[in-house]
Formats: sequence, C-alpha cells, structure tokens
Amino acid sequence: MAQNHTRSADARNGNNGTDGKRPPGRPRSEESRQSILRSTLKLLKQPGGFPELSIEAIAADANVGKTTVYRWWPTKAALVADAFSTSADEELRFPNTGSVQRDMSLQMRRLIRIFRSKRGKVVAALLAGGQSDPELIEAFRDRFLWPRRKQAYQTLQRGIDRGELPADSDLDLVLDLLYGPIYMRFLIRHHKLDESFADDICALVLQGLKRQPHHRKLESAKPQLRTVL
Amino acid sequence: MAQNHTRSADARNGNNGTDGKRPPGRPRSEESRQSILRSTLKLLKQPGGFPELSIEAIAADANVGKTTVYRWWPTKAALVADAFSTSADEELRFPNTGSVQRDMSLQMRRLIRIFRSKRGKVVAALLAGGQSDPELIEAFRDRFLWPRRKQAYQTLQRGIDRGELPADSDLDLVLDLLYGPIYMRFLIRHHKLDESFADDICALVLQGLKRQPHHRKLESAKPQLRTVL
Amino acid sequence: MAQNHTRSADARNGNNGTDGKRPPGRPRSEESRQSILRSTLKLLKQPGGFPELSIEAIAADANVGKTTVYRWWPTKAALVADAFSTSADEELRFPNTGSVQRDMSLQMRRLIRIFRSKRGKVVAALLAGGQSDPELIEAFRDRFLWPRRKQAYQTLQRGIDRGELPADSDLDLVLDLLYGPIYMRFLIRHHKLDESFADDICALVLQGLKRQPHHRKLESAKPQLRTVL
Amino acid sequence: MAQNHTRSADARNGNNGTDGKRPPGRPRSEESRQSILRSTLKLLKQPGGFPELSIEAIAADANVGKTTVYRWWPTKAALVADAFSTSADEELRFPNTGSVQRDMSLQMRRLIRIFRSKRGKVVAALLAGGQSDPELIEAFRDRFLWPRRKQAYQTLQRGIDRGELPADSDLDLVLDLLYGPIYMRFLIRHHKLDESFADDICALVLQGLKRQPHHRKLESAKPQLRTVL
DNA sequence: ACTTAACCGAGACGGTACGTCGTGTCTTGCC
DNA sequence: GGCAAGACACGACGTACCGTCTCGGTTAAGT
Repeated sequence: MAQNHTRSADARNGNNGTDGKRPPGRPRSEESRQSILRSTLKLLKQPGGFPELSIEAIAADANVGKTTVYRWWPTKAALVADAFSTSADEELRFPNTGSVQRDMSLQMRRLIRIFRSKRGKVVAALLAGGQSDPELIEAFRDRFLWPRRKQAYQTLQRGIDRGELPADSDLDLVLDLLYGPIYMRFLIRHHKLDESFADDICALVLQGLKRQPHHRKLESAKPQLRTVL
Repeated sequence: MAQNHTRSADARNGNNGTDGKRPPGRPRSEESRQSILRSTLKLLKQPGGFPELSIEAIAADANVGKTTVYRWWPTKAALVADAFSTSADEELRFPNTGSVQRDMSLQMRRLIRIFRSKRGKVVAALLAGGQSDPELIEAFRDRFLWPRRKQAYQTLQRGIDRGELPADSDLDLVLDLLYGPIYMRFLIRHHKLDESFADDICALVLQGLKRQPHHRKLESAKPQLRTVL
Repeated sequence: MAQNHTRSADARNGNNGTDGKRPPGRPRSEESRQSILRSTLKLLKQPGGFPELSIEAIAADANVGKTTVYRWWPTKAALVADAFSTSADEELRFPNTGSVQRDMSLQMRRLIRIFRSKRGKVVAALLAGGQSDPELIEAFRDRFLWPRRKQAYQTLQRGIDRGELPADSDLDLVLDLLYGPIYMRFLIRHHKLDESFADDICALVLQGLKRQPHHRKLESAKPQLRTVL
Repeated sequence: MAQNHTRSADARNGNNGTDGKRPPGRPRSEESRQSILRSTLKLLKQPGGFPELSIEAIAADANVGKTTVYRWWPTKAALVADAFSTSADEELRFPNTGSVQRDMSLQMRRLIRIFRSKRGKVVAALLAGGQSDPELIEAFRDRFLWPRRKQAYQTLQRGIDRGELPADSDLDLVLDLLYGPIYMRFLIRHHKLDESFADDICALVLQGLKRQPHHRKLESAKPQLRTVL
C-alpha cells in the first residue's frame, strides 16, 4: 500500500520470518512515525481540510524533519490515507441481533454519529482529496469501505437465510441504497443527517424488499434526450 | 451568492428596475467574464482537477489580468461554482411519460451519463472543494441540486396523483434513496456506475414503495456500542 | 517644461494676447491642478519619499481621477518637479549687507534650515529621484539651483567689486566649495549639519580666497594607480 | 549590518572563536551569494538604475529562487549596499608622495574617475536609495565613506606634521570642503565633473589653508528672514 | 572499541503560485 | 472636451510550500 515506497518496512524492521536478520544502520524511529500520523490527523480536522494541509506544517507540528516525512510517504495523500486507516481500527463492527433491519440500522446509526463528529472531517477530507487523487480514494475503499462491506454481506446473508430478504437480492445494490443516502447527505448537506435517518432508510429499503419476493429487472427505459450539464 | 463579493452585478448593470441608472466608471467587461469562465471549465477538465487548477493559469489562458479574476471572484472555489452553474443551465429536465418510474429512471440515466463524461470532473471538483469550503457546497446546492429537486418533487407528485406511489411518501427520503447511490458510486467508485444502475435503483425503490401503501416508521433501534473511527 | 505634454496650458487657457479665443470644451480645472500639486507635496514628505510615492495615492488624496493626473503630467517625476517648483517660490533670496562673507553665510544658513526642516525631504526626494530620472534632476537645476546661482554670482561679484575677493576668482568653483559641503552632509549625513556649519565654510573659503590675491592653477597631478570601485 | 537580518553570518559560519561550532542544517551556499551580488551589480548598471531594478530579475539572472534573495537581504536597498561594498574593496587607497596637496588630488581624481564610470551609477543609486532608507545610507557611510575618511585623516595629519597645513585645522571641515563639491557635481550635474576639478579644489582649499596659520571662527551671522521652500 | 550505514533534526536550495498593489490605458455618463 | 469613477492587461511584490539537498549528530550491527 501507500505507506512505504522506498523500501519495505517489513524488510527493515521485519523479522517476519525465521532469519531474524536486520539490515545495518539506524532503524526507523517508531516515535517519529506515530508523531507524524498523530499530527496529520490533528491538522486534518482543522478548517481547510486536506487541500490546506501542508507537509511543512505536519513536520513542524510533529517536531520532525521534512525529510523524514518524505522518506516514508511519497505524497500527502498517502500520508493521510495511512493516518486515517490507523485511526479506523476494527470498530464499526456489525451487531447480530437476529434482525437484518435492526443490525443494519444500528450500524448505520453509528456511521452517522461518526460523520457528525470531528472524525467526520477526516472522512470528508479523504473523499474530497480522492476526487483528484486516485490513490487516495483507493485507500479509502481498501481500508475503510471494503472491510465493512464484507461484514455487511454477512449480515445481509443472515437475513436471507432467515427469510427476511429475498434470496436473489442484489447485495451491492442494497448496500448502496442503504449507505448512498447517508453519504449524499453527509457530503452535500442538503438535509439534516441525524441518526433516525438510518431507521427511515432501513424501513423503506428492507421492508420494501421483504414484500418483493421475486426481484425482477425493470424493463430498461431508453434515454431519448440530449443533455447538457 | 458566490459570484459577486464586492458589489452586486445587478447594482452595476442596473436594469433591476425602472430607474435604468448605471454606476459611474467603466462597466464590467462581459467578454472577460465569459473568457474566464470558459477557461476555468476547460482547465478543470484536465488532469489534476480542482487542486491543481491555478488562478494564474486561468488568467493566462483567458488573456486576462489576474486582478480581473480576483476582482469578481473571491476564491478559486467561487469561480468554479460560477463556471459550473453557467454550464448546467436548464438541462437535466425531467420528462413526463406518464410513469414515475420511467420519468425518474430517464433523468437519472442522464445524470449518470454526465457523471461519466468529462463534465463529471467539474461536479466532483465542486463536491470535493465543498468539503472544506461551505460557500462552495452551498453554491452547488443552490444552483444545481435544488432546481432539479423541485422538478423531481413534481414528478413524484404526479406519481402519487396517479396512484403509483403512496400518498404519504416522504419525498426527500425517496429522492435521497434514488440519487444517493449514484452519488456514492460516483464519488467512491467502488462499483461500476453505468446507466442501467438507474433502472435497478428505481425498480427497487419505487416498486417497493408501490407495494407498501401505508408507510410506517420502524421502531427505533437504540445504538449500544462505542465506536472508534 | 515637464508640466504639459499633450498640449500647452497657455494655448488652452491662454488669452495671452488679444484674440481672446478659447478652444471648445470644458476648460481645465484649476482646482484639480492645485489639489494634485498639494497632495503630491504632502505625500512626498512622508516616509518612503519619491520611490514610494504613487500616482494612485496622489489621485485618491486629491479626490481626482487618475486620468486627470496622467492627462497633464507625463511621469511621476514631472509631477514632483512641478509641485516642488511651485513650492520653491522666490524665497532664499540673497541679502546685501555689504560683506560677501556675511551675505553668503546668511543665505547658506537659511538653506541649511530648510534642509533640516520637513521641506528638506522634498529636496532629498527630488535629488534621489533625479539619479535615475534625468528629467527630474534637470527640473531641480532649472527651477531651484540656477535661479539661486544667478543671485549668488551677483553677490560674489559685489565682493569682487569691493575688493573682498580676487578679481580672477572662479565663481562656479567657489560656489561649489561653499554649497558642496552642505549638500554632502545633507545627503550622506555623516556629520551634524547645523547652521554654524555655514559660517565655518565661509570663513575657510572666503578668507582663504581673500589672502590669495593671485589665483594660480595647481600643477596637475597625474593619476598613477589603477582603481577599482 | 544590512547584509544579514535573521541571523548573523558569523554565527552560522562559526569561526568567530575557538569552538568551531556550526549550526545545524544545510549551510548557506556561497555560490548563490556571489551569483546574486554579481547579478545585482550587473543589472544596477543598466538603464533605469535602482528603481527599475527588480528582485525578480536579479533572482532570474542569478539562477536563484527569489526566496534565497529574501532570506538573506531584507530589502533591495540592503542587497545593493552589500553588492556595492563587495566591489569597493580596498581600492581608492591614498598615496603618500610627500605632499598633501598631491596626495589628496590624486585620490580625488580617482574618485572622480569612478564617478564618471559605470560604477558611478551604483554609488548614485545607493545615495538615492539612502534618502528614503536610513539603513542604506548608513551602509554607504560605514562601508565606503568612513574607511576612506580614516585614511584621509592620516594623509592630512602628515601634511600638518610637515607644516603644510596649520596644526589646528578642522579635518572634517577640510574633507567636506574637498569632497563636497565633487559629490555635488556628481549628483546634481550642473557642471562638468572632470578630473582636473580635483586639482582646482585642492589648490583653493589647501593653499588657502596654508596661508591662514591661525584658524579663527567667523563671528556668527544671525539669520533674519523667514524662508519658504 | 571501531567501522559502517542508515536514520534523524535542521534548514538552505531552486521553484511555482499565491493574493495584492501600482502602472498606464480604456470606457462610460455627467458637466 | 475635461472630469470622476473605475475596470482593464500587465508585471513585480513579498510569502508559503513544494520536494530536494546537505550538513552534524545519533543508533545499532557487524567487525
């Protein structure tokens, strides 16, 4: 991933196997590494977000030479992605209450709570930065989105197994229907995003799904008009 | 709004009423204004996007002094918003085919087509910039989102009138369910965003809604776990 | 002189003869002219001097359009020269006490007093600006230096007539000996410049001259060394 | 002095004592420093002089970032002073021929030659700039004027010792009488400034002094007239 | 203990773009 | 046709960061 470019951290500090070899020279300073990531998150929460975040400021805040930052992270984006994933941890787990609707709703509520907190700025910064930096949005997907989606698949599958959802449900579509509205309100802020929004979404999507045992494709509506943005 | 900060364009070009007065001094050059907006859109579509777009480059490309840009737009973001809204115009109209599902699906397909085209970069830049610039996201909402939402309300209302949708539908919720997934895939790019996606969304949301004549609130699920981002 | 470039003021306001003709159009505003000159002198006395004086500031201070300034004065230098000469008036006259030494000393004392006052800054600004603007230093010479030099010649001539100075004195040399030290101290400020300095100079130069009835050329000393600045 | 504002050159290059310590960080590039000074002198000699000299142009000519210029010199003036003093070196030495008049005349001739050469523009720029920048004129005095004055004192003292000048001569006054006329003609350009002018001044001042063994103060002449500049 | 090699802080370097200011020119409606 | 107001193209200002570099000074592992 983005975090080591010149050489592998494992190769240096590694002893990931049996050889126990370490290369000569001073080993990487773990203290500096953490200080840099901490400063990055701290500064990312401040107004201006990702675009106004400067490596100069990070190095100064972390009491670290700029060289040390550049030695380990090739771009600002890589650094932010790294800092973000460090903070993402294994939280946002999905519960297992015996009801899909309740499981999803609970997790979605927690996501909304994070979006509304200070940590939401980091996510926003990451998504914003990702619009012009493919690496950054990739980091978001790989480190944040996919790990949670995998759990979500399992949660939905349990619902199918229990008969709460039709067996032929398109899980990716369902998940986008559930989370898309949250992301949209989070990013565009056209309507209040509070936790009860999660319940409304779940009610409409999952109950609608429940009553629609045989999921059929809609006949495709052909576009007819020239559109200009 | 974002486009004029020092003084109102109407105040200068007058014609806002019957007096027909114009302020003293050389009037604003309409040619320069358009040239700047044109160059902005042009450069915004190039790689690097919003963050690498420089006012210096815009002014140079438009054969205009930097001062002239700064005179009328306080920030790069405001300029981009203006350029974008100019280009958005009255397109993305909603059709009226006699079927909500078809109407919505057709319009959503056109939105997706735009998102997939070069003009999508402008929207992405605007949403990205808006994450650290409240004025910018406000501009997006006011100039782009709301005008279309109003038409969407009418389209949905026609569906209600025809009995295709329950009378007590929460239109804002429905619209976020319809468009949220599109925005999410557009911004995160975790799945392919092609036009048929519009049909899938409509099918699930609108047909689910159809079979759910009495929309009831889901009993609220209380959050129970501490979460760390 | 520098003050009118496009057309002659006399030609326009003229009636310098009998024809009484005036060109068509609005006549030049005397009020604006004086306001501009006044503002120029005022701003010239402020720190920064000539190089930081801006036409923009003058026009603003004088409540006048920039165009009006540019219409009548081609350069900042011409404007300053004009303003300066307006203020120089017919003062700094030479007295006639019956003693060259006293006459010169009195006038030099008054020059020193001016140099030490706020008006000294205007002279300094003019001499400074003149180092890179030939027109400006020419204006200083024509409007300030020469008028006074002519009077000085007469004063010195009276001394010759009275036998206080040798008949073959090189008047230009004498005047530079008398005034050079004052200008030097004024511009370089390496020593205190007070009014008694005038007396010391006169004593040394004029009394030395008095005792040297036959002014002979010194045998020329040939330069022998390469010098590098 | 004007050349280092943020920190002392000695402090950085050490060697100020016995410790031999050098501060951390990359040391200042001597090559850049000289390149900047060289470009400054070169551009200063071109038409327009000091006021049209731009730091932008200097940096470009010296193949150096603007930042590097601003890092070491606070103003254009300080830079010019530094460049000038570097070029002034130990030249303009006073000869020792056994005759005050000859010694002074020879040195003054060399000064005039410099004033008439391209390097004169640098001196003029320095004196001009110094009229609105106290630091600059101080730099001129400290680096150019005083070093030479000290030698001049010795030259004159030798004259006194040999009996060519009265023992009670006011050396500062004498020096201003000798050099003032040269500076005046150089700056105001009201008369030709050629090398023979040095001889004329010396003849008048030094021979007049010789015949005036007891230097007495002139009775002070009180100023009586209001003067307006 | 000594060498070797990589990391670390500090900070100067050549650059690019920033947003501001002043230049001299122009365009307008009023006088 | 002068005048104020003020927009215009232009260019330099001094600043902030960029990403690179070059120092002296650690910090271990391998002699």
